[in-house]
Amino acid sequence: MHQHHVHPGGERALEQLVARVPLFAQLSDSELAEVARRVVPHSHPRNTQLYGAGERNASLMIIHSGLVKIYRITAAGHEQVIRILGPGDFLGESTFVDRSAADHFAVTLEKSDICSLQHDDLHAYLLSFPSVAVKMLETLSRRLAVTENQLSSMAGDDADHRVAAYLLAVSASDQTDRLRLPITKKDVASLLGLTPETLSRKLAHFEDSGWISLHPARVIELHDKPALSLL
Amino acid sequence: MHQHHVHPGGERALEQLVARVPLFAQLSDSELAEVARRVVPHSHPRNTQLYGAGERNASLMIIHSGLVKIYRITAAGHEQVIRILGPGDFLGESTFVDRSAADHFAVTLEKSDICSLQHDDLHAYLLSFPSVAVKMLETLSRRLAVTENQLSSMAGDDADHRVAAYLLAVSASDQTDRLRLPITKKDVASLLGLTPETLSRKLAHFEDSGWISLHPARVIELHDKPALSLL
DNA sequence: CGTGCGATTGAGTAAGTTCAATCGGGGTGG
DNA sequence: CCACCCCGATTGAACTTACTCAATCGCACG
Repeated sequence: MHQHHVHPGGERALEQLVARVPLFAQLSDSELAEVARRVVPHSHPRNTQLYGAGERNASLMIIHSGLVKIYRITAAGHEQVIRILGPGDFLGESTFVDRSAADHFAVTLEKSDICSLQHDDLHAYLLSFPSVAVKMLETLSRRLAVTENQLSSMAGDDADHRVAAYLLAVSASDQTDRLRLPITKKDVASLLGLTPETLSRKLAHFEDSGWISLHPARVIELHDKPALSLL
Repeated sequence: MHQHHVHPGGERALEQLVARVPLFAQLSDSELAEVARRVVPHSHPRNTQLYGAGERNASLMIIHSGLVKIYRITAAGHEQVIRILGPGDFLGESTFVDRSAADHFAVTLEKSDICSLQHDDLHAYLLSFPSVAVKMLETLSRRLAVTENQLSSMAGDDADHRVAAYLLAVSASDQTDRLRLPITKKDVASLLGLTPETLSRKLAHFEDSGWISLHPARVIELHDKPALSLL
C-alpha cells in the first residue's frame, strides 16, 4: 500500500496539527512538540481499510480531516455500522487497551489525513501526561453513552422513532434545518438497525406528511421538527 | 436514607478491600493506604436505587459484593437493561468524566457492599497514579466492546441466536454446563432486546430440541453446546 | 461517458410483539 | 417459621411491523 506524507514541509506544521487534536488539547507547547516528534501523518484515499477484524494494529490513529466508518460483520454475514468518526476523533484504541485483536473494521469514507501514534509511545504519554489519559477517558465514556443510547433505541423504539431521532440529532449538530447526511442512506440504515428499504419508506412517509423535504445529494430539509420529536 | 458501615472494625480491613479492586490492582501498599483513607464503604439492601437518571451523583462506586443493574427508561416508557455489574466492577464514572447528569439508573439486585469515592478524590488519584487511569481506560474500552457486541447482535441476529449466545456466554464465564442465571429471565429478556414471552418460548424450544434442561431457581443445564453455537 | 452501486417501490412473508389468562415460586410480614 | 401474596414465568392466539425478494431507476465515481 502506498501512502503519502501530509505537509511534507516540516515539523512546525505537524505541531500545529497535533495542537488541534482534542486528545492533546491540554498539553503545553513543549509537550506538544514531544508528541509531534513521534506522530506519523499519512493521507489515505477514499475507501481505504485502516485495519480489520483479527488484526492487531499497533497504533492509535487520529483523524485530522476526512471521515472513517467503524463497522462489524455480523454472524449472519452482513455489515453493521457501529459509529462514524470525523476530524479530531481517534480510533485504534481498543487494541491498545485490550492487547487483543480488533473485532471490527475501520475504513475511510473520504480522502482522510490521519496521524498514527505507536502504542508504545501512547503508553508513555499516558504515564507522563495524565491529562491525555483523562481526555481519553472522557471520550470513551461519551462513546459508551452514545452506544448505549443506540442500544436502547434499537431495543425499544420503532423505526419511525429512530429515523426521526437521527434526523433531529444531525440537525442539532449541524445547527441547521437543512442538513446533509454525512453518509449514504445505506449506512444510515445500518447505523439505525434498519434495512435500506425501510429507511427509504420512512423518509418517503415523512415527506408525504409534510414534515421533511428530500433533495438530491443526501440533503434533507426539516419543516416540522416538533412533529418528528413527537413520534 | 440510612446506611451502615461495612467492617466497622477499622482501616486495616478497608485496605484489604481496596487492594482487591482491579481498578487499584497496580498500586503500592502506601498508595493503597492513601486511597483507603478516602473511600467510604456502605452496605445497601436489595432493590436500593444507587442513583437515577437526571441525578448528578458525586462519587465513583466500587462493588465489593453483590450485583447491580444498570438500565434506562426508553421513550416508550419501559425499562431497558444495559449491563449487570458485579464484585470488582465500578459505576458512576459517567457523571465524573462528562460533567453532566446521568442518563440511566443503577439499582442493587442483591444486598451489596459498595465503596464510594468522591469524584474530586478520584480526579486527584488519576493525576497522581496513572495506572488507575489506564485501568479505567481498559475497563471502559472493554465495556464499549461488549456494548457494541450487544448492538450488532440486536441488529443482525435473530432471537434464537441471541438467546443461545447468551447461554453460552454465561456457561463460559461460570466454567460449567449447569449454569444459574444471575438475573431474572425478565431482565435477561430486556438485556437481549426481547420480550419475556419470546425468551420463554425460545428456551422451551431449546428444551424440546434436547439442547438444554430448565430447572427451578433459574438453573439451566446445557446438553448440546455445539448445537447452540450453530444457531 | 459508461457502469456499477445505491436508492426506490412493490408484494408477500415471517418473526416477534401484544394482549390475555393462568401458574408458580420466593420474598415479605405476621 | 410459616403462610400469604405479589410478581415473574409460561402458554395461547391474533396481529403488526419490518424484512426479504425482486425489479427498476438514477446518481456518482472512475
